[in-house]
Amino acid sequence: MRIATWNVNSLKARLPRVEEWLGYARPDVLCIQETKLADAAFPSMAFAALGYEAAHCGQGQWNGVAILSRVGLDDVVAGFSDQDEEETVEARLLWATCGGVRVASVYVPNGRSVGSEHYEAKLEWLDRLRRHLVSTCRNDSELVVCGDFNVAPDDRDVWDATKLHGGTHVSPPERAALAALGEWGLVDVFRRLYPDPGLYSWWDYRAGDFHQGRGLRIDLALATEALADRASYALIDRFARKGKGPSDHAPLLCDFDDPAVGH
DNA sequence: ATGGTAGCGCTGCTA
Repeated sequence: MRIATWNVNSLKARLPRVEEWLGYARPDVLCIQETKLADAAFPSMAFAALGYEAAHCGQGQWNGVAILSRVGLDDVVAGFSDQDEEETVEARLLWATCGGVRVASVYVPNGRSVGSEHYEAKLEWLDRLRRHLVSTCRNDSELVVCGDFNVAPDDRDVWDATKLHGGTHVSPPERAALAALGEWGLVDVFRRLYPDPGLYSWWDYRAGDFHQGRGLRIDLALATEALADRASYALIDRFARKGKGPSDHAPLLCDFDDPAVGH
């Protein structure tokens, strides 16, 4: 099974490129972030035409997460387990079960600047995700949390650790919040397969960062051991970051072998 | 060069 994740930076602006990518990458599941659409504007029919069911959690203008699947889409749940009906929560978390795997599409808050209230909210969001996993999921089940984490797990994941020091995405508290998900039982699938530095998934649009190789690896697929054990291949598709009108993120895809058949 | 681009939506915010 091929599971992918892509921050598309507006699905309205990116739909032709997403359709094109689905046509050649053919993931079984695609987690999308930053649709920037209201639910009513989500292009379900375009995806249905390509063989995908879809679930969307949107708010329009900002955020918005979706899951596309051609291997079933069941038990769709938006948001955190501890949300009450009164609480207005940003559209950053969506769950579904696809082909026997519990899948989450997440868009972690950016944090803006270290020490700001937005940064504190980012740390709290990551801890709330951890608490959600602890209270509602089993770490021995087949589960994968995919998305834009807005955190580069370690210095291999950034183009220049010295220049980025003191900023968001690399601060020790952010990395600790990510590591706490690992302690619960999630494995960085891409990193397990490829230990090399310099493999990025996001490049700022400005100053020619993509062409200068100034990127970060912040788009991750974090799988439980039961699923990560079957990971056979992963790719950050840099081709999808090239050409006219790309997202600032490249898609990440991960291939999982079918479970061994008992006898 | 404390710069730069893209998207949303219409002025400035978010990333």
